[in-house]
Amino acid sequence: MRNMLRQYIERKIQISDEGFDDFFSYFKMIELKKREYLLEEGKICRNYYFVSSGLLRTFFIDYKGKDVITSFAVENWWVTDIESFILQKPSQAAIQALESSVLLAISHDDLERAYAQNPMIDRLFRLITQNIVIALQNRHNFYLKKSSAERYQGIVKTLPKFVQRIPQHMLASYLEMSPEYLSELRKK
Amino acid sequence: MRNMLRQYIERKIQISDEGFDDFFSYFKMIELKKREYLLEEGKICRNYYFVSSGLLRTFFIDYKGKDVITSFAVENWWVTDIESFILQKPSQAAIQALESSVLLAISHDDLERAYAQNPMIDRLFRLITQNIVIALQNRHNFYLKKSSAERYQGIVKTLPKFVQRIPQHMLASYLEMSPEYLSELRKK
DNA sequence: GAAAACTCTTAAGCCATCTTAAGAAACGAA
DNA sequence: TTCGTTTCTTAAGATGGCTTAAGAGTTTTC
Repeated sequence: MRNMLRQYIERKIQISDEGFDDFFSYFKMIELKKREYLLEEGKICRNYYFVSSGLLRTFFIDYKGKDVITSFAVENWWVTDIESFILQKPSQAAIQALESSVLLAISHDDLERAYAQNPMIDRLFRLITQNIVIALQNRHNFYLKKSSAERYQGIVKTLPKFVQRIPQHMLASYLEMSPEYLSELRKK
Repeated sequence: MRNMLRQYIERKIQISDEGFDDFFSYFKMIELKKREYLLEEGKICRNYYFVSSGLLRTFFIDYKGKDVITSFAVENWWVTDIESFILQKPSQAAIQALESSVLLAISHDDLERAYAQNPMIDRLFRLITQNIVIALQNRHNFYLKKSSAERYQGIVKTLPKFVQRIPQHMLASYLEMSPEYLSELRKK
């Protein structure tokens, strides 16, 4: 678990044993059971989380009372409500474990301390955040360019293992279509 | 122009006169006439641009041959194709001036040099990139939650000056609807 | 191991938004 | 000032994807 984070970081920046130890000392381990909430809508997201194992979803409730899933997080990804975390204001979204999960959490204040202590942590989070922007933009462009059928085929082709781990109606929500319509598309 | 960038930066990080001079020395001024392209689809985006004055749009062509505008940039914003810039790979999008514009450009290599020279530049771009993520997510959530009519009303209310500067069919593209439909909505 | 709670499918009817087309108005270049 | 180009509007017809509803599987819970 410690090593997973270490290896993750070393793919992004150079860090000494000591530098890593200092950084790692800020993290706390969190275990979630299936269906447990990491963050509820309206609460402030206090931590940035590294997913060591498991699967989570970020979603909000739209004006009709339906879930809209905006992202999933699996092993080796980070999860947080970025706006809520950065500005320490109430979140619009909720985060829930879909499988029992193990996370490493660093608080907002501790992350600020880490930035102050070691400039390479600034770089690490610059790189992570850049990757988030690229992923968000690619997703947005893909959705604009493709029909529903192509969105479904696209995700099945690029992330087949991932598709198997989540219920079909959640995939529909993520793909921005109704579960009934996804079911119909699958027939073909 | 130099001062605009200075003031922008000072709102994000602390920087000395010397630190700013070093950083500023990497920038080149670029002037664009109305309709001129800053980046064409398929080319590599070589620079990160700070908009000193003017207005630009980022867009791509979808499978039906229609423009889809993904963002606008005005004074005091940054503009680039982030994926193309970071990975130095061909861009999927184009960037075009909608008004004659003045930009400050820093190349990929020079920005890497600036990161190496001064860790505060890492922090600056971490903060800029975080803001981009927040803006992208807010936009995405807003679009998911609202009908076409509400999207139009929302942008008119929050960015009235901005709406006046762009042709209506481009606003329609940005709002992800046809210009005819937007025209119909405006009647009400 | 039965009841309750999810999950997936099927099908009919509906509606928000698009497409196509064509004319009017505004703008821009020479 | 005029001609061509761009922009905006209007309206009719088409459609992708949604809603509703109901039933059949499948898990979970006690």
